[in-house]
Order: sequence, then C-alpha cells, then structure tokens
Amino acid sequence: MTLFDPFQTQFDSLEEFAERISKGLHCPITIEDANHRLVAYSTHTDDTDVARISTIMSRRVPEKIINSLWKTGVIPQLLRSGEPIRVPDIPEIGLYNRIAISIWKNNDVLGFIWAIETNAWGNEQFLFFKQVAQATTNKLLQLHIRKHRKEEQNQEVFWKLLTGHIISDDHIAEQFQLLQLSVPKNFATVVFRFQETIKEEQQISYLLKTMQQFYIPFYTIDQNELILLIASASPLTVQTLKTFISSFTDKIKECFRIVVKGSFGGIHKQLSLIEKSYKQALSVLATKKKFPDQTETIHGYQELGIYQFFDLLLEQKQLGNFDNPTLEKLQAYDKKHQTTLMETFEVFTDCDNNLNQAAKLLNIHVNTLAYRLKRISEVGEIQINNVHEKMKLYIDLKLIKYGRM
Amino acid sequence: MTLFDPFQTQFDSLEEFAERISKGLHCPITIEDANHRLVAYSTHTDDTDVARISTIMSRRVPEKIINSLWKTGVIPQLLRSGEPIRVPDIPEIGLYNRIAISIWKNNDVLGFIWAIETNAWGNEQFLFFKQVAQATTNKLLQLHIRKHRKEEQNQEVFWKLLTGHIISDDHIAEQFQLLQLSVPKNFATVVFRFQETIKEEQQISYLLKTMQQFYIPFYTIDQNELILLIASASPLTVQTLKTFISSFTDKIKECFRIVVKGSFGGIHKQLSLIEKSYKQALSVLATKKKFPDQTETIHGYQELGIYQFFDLLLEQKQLGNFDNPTLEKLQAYDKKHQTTLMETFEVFTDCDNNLNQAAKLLNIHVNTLAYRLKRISEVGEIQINNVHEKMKLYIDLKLIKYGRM
DNA sequence: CCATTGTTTGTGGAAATCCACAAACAATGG
DNA sequence: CCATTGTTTGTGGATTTCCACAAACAATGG
Repeated sequence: MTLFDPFQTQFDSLEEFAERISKGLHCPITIEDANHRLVAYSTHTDDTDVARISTIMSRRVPEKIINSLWKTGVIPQLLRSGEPIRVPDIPEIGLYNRIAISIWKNNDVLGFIWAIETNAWGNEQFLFFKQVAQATTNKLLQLHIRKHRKEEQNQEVFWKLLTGHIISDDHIAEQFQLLQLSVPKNFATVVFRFQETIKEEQQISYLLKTMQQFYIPFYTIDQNELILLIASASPLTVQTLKTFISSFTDKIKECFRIVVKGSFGGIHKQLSLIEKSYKQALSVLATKKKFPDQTETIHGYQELGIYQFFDLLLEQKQLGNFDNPTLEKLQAYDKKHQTTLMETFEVFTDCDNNLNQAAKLLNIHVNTLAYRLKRISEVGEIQINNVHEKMKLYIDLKLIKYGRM
Repeated sequence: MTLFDPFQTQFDSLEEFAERISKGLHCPITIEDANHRLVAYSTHTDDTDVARISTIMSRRVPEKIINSLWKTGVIPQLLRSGEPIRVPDIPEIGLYNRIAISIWKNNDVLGFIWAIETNAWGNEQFLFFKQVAQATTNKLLQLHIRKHRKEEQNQEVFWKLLTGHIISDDHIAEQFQLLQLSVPKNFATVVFRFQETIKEEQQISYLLKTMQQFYIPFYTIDQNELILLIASASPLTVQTLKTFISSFTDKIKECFRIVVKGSFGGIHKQLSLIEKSYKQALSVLATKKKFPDQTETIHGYQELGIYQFFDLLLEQKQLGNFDNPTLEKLQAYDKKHQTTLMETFEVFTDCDNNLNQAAKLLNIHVNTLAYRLKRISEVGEIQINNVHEKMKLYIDLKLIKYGRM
C-alpha cells in the first residue's frame, strides 16, 4: 500500500495538517511545541488513551506525564536526535504505545509529533513520519517567530511594571489585554537568584512552561536573577508560593546542579503594586544573605517579620538614636567573663522561648539555660517578662549583626 | 541667774553664734535651714543623742527623722507658728527630749533651731530662745539670698543643658564646678508631669531636698513639668530610679492629693547626653499617655522597649512602606465574624505567651485561647512559631493603636 | 591558703502546657 | 429544613516548665 502524500497540497492550518497525517498513518496524531503545549491534533477518535485526552483537554501535556517522560529518558532522547522513537506503555499515567519524533530547525527543537501506534508500524511508516516532521518545521517556525516577537513585547512591558513605569491600575490591565494575557486577580513577584549569570535560559523557560502550578503571565532574566510574575484567579497563599519556590529550586538543582535562592514579595490584587512586590522580593534575598541561618526557610516578604524594619532601624541606630544599655551591659559581661549571655538570649528567643529546643541548640542543660536567663535579666537590668524590652533587645542584637555586614 | 545676752556683741559666723547660745542655755544647739540642712551647731559635747550626731555627720537631718517629725506633727506645728515647742522622746529614731523653734521672715520659715533639753527649761529659757530665733533671722536671710541667687544661676545652666546648648563634656563639667556642684559620674533626667501648672513649688523644693536618696544637682519647673537631674557616684540602676519615682509620686499624692506621672530617660555618664536623656524622659511620658494600660509600670526609657521605635515606624507606615497582610486578614475576619482575634493575639503576646495569664485577662477558657491562636495562624497565614512574624504582627497591631491618637 | 561568687548539672514535685477528642451550641448557606 | 462550619468549654494523659535545693567545680580576690 502506498501512503498518502500530504505534501502535495497546501494546508491552511496545522489542524488540517494533523488530520491528514492521521488519515495517512491510521492513528491519532498530536503536535506539540517545544514546551509541550498543544499545537494541533487529529480528530481520530478510536484508540485514544487517557494521556492524550488530558493533553488535549488542557491544551498542554500534563506535568505528571512530562516528568515521567523525562525520567524514562524519552524526552532526552527526542532532544538528542530527530529520529522517531517508540515509547513503551506507561500505564501509571495512562499512556500507551506510541511513536514520537522531534521537529528540528538547525540545532533547536521546535516541537514534537506523537502518534499512537494502533497498528504495528513498519519501515515505511517510520520513513513517512520523518518526512512529516520535516514538513512541519516551517509551519512551527512561523508560530515560533510570532511567539518570540510577542515575548519580546512581554519583556518590555514586564520591565515597565517592575520599575513602576506604568502607574495606573487601568493602564496596566490594558497592557495585559493588549498582550492577550488574562488580567491577574492575585499576584506576587518571585525572584530566583543564581550564583552566576544565567545561561540556561532555554531550559528554564522550558521548566517554567511545563510547571503548571501557576499562571505566569511574565518572566524575565536579568543577569543572575530570574524574575517571575505569578498570578492566580483564586487567592494566593504564602504556603503555595513557598512550595512553588521549593519545588523550582529543587528542580534547578536536579537539572543543572546549581543552588539558587528564591523569594517572593507581597501578594497583592492591585496591579500597580507589582513594583513594590518586586522590591520586597529583592529585600528578602538581601536579608537571606545577611542572616543565612535564621532565614533558611523564609521565602516570602511577610515571613521576614521584623527584618522588614532593619534597614530603617539600622540607619537610625547609626545616627545614635537608639542605644541599648542592656545590650551594652551584656556585651561587656560576656567579654569580661568569657560567657555567652547574648548568644543564649538570641537562640532562646529564636526558639520562641522554648527552653528545651534552645538548650539543645546551645548544647547545654535546660537548667543552665534557665540560670543564664535569670542572669541576663540581672546583668542586663531587663525584666524578663516584659515583652517590649525583650523584643527591643532581640532586635538590637540582630541589628548589630546586620550592621556588621 | 541671768542669761548671757548674745546680742551685745557682733558675730562673724553662725557657728560662733550657736556656740554662744549653747553656753547661755547649757545645752547643745543645732541650727537648720528650711530644708533641714545643717547651718550651724554648737560643740557642746555632753548629752548629745543619736539623732543629733547623725544630723551633724551628714550635714542634714536624716530623712527617717524628718518623716517621723512630720508624722508626729512637730514640723507642721513649727511651720504654723514661731513659738518654741517641746518635742517628746522618739526613741525609735534616737531622738530625745528637745525644744524646737522656727525662724521667720515675714510669712516664710527660714529655718529651725533645736536645743536638747538637758535641764528642765523655765519661762526664762523659753523667752530667751524666742529672742535667739528672732536674732537668727538676719543671718539666715543672707544665707537664703545667697542661695537664691545661686539657684537662679543653676536654673539657667540647667536649661542650657536640657536644650543642648552646652555641647562639650568638659564645658559642662566646668559649669558644674563653677556652681560648686560636684560633677556627676552617673546621671539620668527625671520628669514628673502634673495635671495642672505646678503651684506647689516651695513644697516640692522642700520635698526634693529632704528626700535624700539621690544627689540632685539641678531641678526646675516648667509649667506642669518638674524636671530633675539625678546623679550618683555609683552606677544608677533602673530599679532604684523606679523606686524613687514611685516614692516621689506617692508622696505628692499624699501631700497634695495630686496624681503625677514620672519618667526617666537614659542613664548615662557622658554629660553631653543630658539633653538626650531629657527628651527620652518626655518620650516615655508621651508613650504612657498613648498606652496607659500597657505602660502603667513603665517609667524608664529602657523599659519602653519597642515603643522606642514607634514614632519612626509610624511615619514609615503612613508612607505606606510597611503593610501587613496578616493584620489586614485578621481585621477583616474580626469584622466579618464579630470575633476578637486581634485582641486575643495582642493580650497573649502582652502576657509573654503565657496561656493561663492571657486566658484570665480575656475571660475565656484556656482551650478557647489555644483554639483562637491556631485560628489566628490559619486566618492570618502566620507561622505561630516564627518569632519574626509574630513580633512584626504585634508591632503593627500596636502601631495601629498608636497611629489613631 | 580560704571564702566567696559564679557556673553547670542534677533531682523531684507542683504547676502549666500540649494534644486529641468530644459535647454543645451558634451561624451560615443551600 | 438540614448539613456544614465555627466557636466555646470540657476531660484526661503525656510532656514540659517552673522552682527550690544541692553537689561539683572554676575563678576570683584577699
């Protein structure tokens, strides 16, 4: 039997193209772009598995499936060569026997074509499939360029937002609509700081587009910083953003063996607060740098708590506006008697006044800790049950450290 | 027997005068000014009791004795009339039988003369004693005027110090020496705020001079404020200053039935910090006015703790630099559900995280409190074990109250 | 050298906290 | 109306904290 030659006629759309291939191969066809977004699919109804259905329904390949395809080495292989490969059953994700091929332009992969192998393919089919992939290149390329152009526009708008160049909420919403992006109801700015200038732009872009937890209308890369706008129709919570950051940094670590630090600023509804949220995210990273130990699990600006004040307070402290006699006395005592009252107080407060936990951290007996605390109140002339004084001492203590850096 | 007439000859000093009276009456004589400072005393050695010895040794009547003489009505009586009175034994304070008289100039008492009644006095002696008192007036008056002039100088210098017009420590020390005041090693500025303009200047001056706990090189009255410089050679502690303020306010309440609020600024060694200490004392009073409940037992600037920051933070808050989503969420929740999560958190933190105490204050069951706290962490998206966030929330909460006033 | 003070660790019992679970009731939205 | 959710109060038992007291040892100053 001779295969139908799809290249003889003109095609208006990729949909039509997919349909023709499907008819030629007698099996369902799906075309994706490089980020596993659905580009086109055939309407071949028989023999369609769960994986394909969910891909089509959500107009992208579900993350679970992408992960699985990475783990089983399918995607890596597709990214290495343009040869069609046979993908075995992965019943856990509802994916059955299929053939996949990547679409190339020079050294870049533009997308993928998937065919469910309903009837066993021979050499003929494989050859045809390769030709199909080559023929798809141009179509996809146009799509790619259009997208690329759009992304450049996005970049420009995003930077305007980050630097506060568009002030009114309405104007910002307008920009979103012009770029055909839905206006976010709730958003937060997320920043990932890499140790070096980011070179893995392609892969990161790929990662972001395949992690489908959030709607990310904008993202950009600035030197060693990856900046995202994360949006959601439902209220964003600190917790979800934290897990997003953890999972992203984990993934980066896994893929590139690079340690990155992530943070997010305020969660807002007002679009004009994007700049503020961005600055807050940067502020978190700065604080994390100064207090690596205390802020290890902190990612959100909210979580910074009193550290939010520190720049301001430090400034005043350096003007001599806030001295702390208690602190001075404790410091003098520590120095004279080779004790560690200050550290004791710090750790104790860090542990939220939990004796056991603090004692463990300090490697001392609980009673020793209690004794020291009593001593601190005597030496420092501080009422240990007065919250205000304790907070002040704690803040001043941290400020000293903060100021040193 | 005729008494020796002391008025026949001239006297260079009050000491000599006292000596003559002593010889005339055959008993020890002590002359004090209106503030019970020793002015002169005879060297008559026999029959001198403990009270007299300690008065002479410290060059003033000990406070314990003054208190006792007030309580037994001796001093009030002396302040009412110029008649000599017989003071019965008060063994508890080592004071034995004596005769006392006040020295008058117009309607003011300039001082007192004390005679220990070693041999029973008759009319003759009493008459002579009255003449002696009258003769003392002029001598004491000169002393009084000299003192008064000196006090006016003091006032001027003190205000210069309070307003920071003398900058260098050396210059300030020089001023102290010029006024024949010993240079304080440790000092603090204390301010008492009366409800109305202070009219009881004389009595307050008397009180201050008779309360001998501290060296008070300067004091002044400004409208309804009494400002003191309290000094000591040994290090001043917060505790001693607190008890001073309490005892002074108690005394004012007792004497004039007036409620006054007292405060003190920073305790320093550097004299150029007098202005700062003064401002801090005023700052304490301002804060006490805004948070009467929380700051009831607070008198020192140190004790203000985080309230020290409040003016600064409020300013920033009004600039919109510090929002607190947690607070907003809790406020919204409280309003919607008629709950009191914010107050709960505030009281709980005020109680230094003590569940029982806070529950009692809130009139709720301990478990209810625990439940609410869990709720607060859910609703406010706050990690209840994160000290920084809790402090921030607490501060923001107080700032709202602060800002309202 | 001794006496004093400061520091760490231990013991043991009273008090407080934590936690899970349950009953009772109010408020809410369908 | 019911079902659900939120709120308050209660019970009971494991764990932790609080407190007073004591033993051991180091550092200090006379």
